[in-house]
Amino acid sequence: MFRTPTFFPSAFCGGSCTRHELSELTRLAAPVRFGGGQTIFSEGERAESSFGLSRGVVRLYKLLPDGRRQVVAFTLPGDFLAMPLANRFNFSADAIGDVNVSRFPREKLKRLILSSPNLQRLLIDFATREMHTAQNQLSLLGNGSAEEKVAIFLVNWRNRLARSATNSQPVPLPMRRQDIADFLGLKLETVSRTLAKLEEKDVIRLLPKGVLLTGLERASLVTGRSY
Amino acid sequence: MFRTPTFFPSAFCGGSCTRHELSELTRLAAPVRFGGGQTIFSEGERAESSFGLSRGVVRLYKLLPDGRRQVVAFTLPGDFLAMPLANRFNFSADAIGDVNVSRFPREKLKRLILSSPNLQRLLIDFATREMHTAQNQLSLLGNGSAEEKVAIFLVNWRNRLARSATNSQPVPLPMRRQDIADFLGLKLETVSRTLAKLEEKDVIRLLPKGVLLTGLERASLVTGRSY
DNA sequence: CGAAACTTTGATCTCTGTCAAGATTAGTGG
DNA sequence: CCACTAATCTTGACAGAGATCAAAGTTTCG
Repeated sequence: MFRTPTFFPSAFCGGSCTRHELSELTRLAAPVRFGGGQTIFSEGERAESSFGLSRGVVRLYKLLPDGRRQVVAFTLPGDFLAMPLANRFNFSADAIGDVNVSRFPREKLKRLILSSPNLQRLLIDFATREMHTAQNQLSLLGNGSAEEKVAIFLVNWRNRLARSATNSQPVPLPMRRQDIADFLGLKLETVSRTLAKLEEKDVIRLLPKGVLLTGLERASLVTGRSY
Repeated sequence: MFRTPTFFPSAFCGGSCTRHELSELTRLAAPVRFGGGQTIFSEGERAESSFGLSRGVVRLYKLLPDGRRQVVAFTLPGDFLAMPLANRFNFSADAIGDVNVSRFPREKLKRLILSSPNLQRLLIDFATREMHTAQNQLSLLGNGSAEEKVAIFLVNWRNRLARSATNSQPVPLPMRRQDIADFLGLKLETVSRTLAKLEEKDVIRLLPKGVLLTGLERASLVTGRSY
């Protein structure tokens, strides 16, 4: 589960950059491993390195002084963990389970990107996708009931896994209830209750480390919404 | 109030692009005017044009099928209304009061940007800023009480106006209560009540078309938060 | 001046959060 | 392999912030 040995530079480039660009990117990439719960970087730090995810799942989050936490995204292989040209990290990142990343020295990566129109274009497209994702999440947080939030989260997560080739009938949920709660602006008890309610309604089946989506697409909760 | 005659291409470029790039950008820019409430583009449309804001305030929002609305941002002069290289608009935009925009033919703008490292860089930086703003907003929507949301919204809005040179002691609020509510994931009644409560606490003064921020920085609501 | 749009204020209800207790799972060492 | 402990998850009872419904006040603009 998530053991697919993606390699970040290739995954990020897709078919869109030259062999030279890819090999330059690979030359800069230092493979690093993090264990479950380990912090990869923290909000506010100067971004000496950039990170691209090769294997595993990472949660990106902001902490408020009073201890509240907002998970801003879960990252899958092939994505940068943060915008590579930003001077500082706008959020913290830690590993959910074991994780492989490619670490890039920021200045060198910056030079490489700025010297390559292809890479710049890829980065702009990446940023555009991430922005749209964040805006969709805004819409969900601002408008959704607990049930909508959980249901839409599950469908979105399943869709992302499907795209990233880690396609399996039971959808793995490697993150904790608390992570989901902090992502959706809910409390973990509410997430738990809502999952139970959705199972009651026969739209999902709860499994040990995942979930089975049965009638979720048809459920009015997620129809016609562009989250 | 917001009558400053900014010109989008110059504002966007700042000092960071050559005279040639700026003149090319200006050559492509068609000045267009929209009156209050008019729609500039709608979510899902193919993006034939890109828009940069020269004067006024624009609200960017997503509509759900059941009529609920999420305002994802208010735009000030110098910003693109959407990511210029995206194929489709991920949200709708309409004018709050009178607005001047520069309209660019998408294909030509795309070619210009892709041919200019400076512009690409500016675009990446723009996207990075917008992403961080969206993530901060996520954090606010996910964690904030009504009072925090309103207070932080006011401070952020004031700070943005200050940066964009439209600096005035009474902070103008050109948007409607409903817009603020849809931005913060609240109901307009709650916004109204909360503003009254903040005035009660002597941290703001409500004015006809704006607000005066008095003790808001010191109020514990907004201390030490990185929204 | 008068109608329409917007804002404020009030009374009540509901959903989610809070607090608390159990149940289940995972991890550890004998 | 099993006992034991800690972590995670589920479930229940209650409370409170914000939503909803309703009405009155204010501003805007023809």
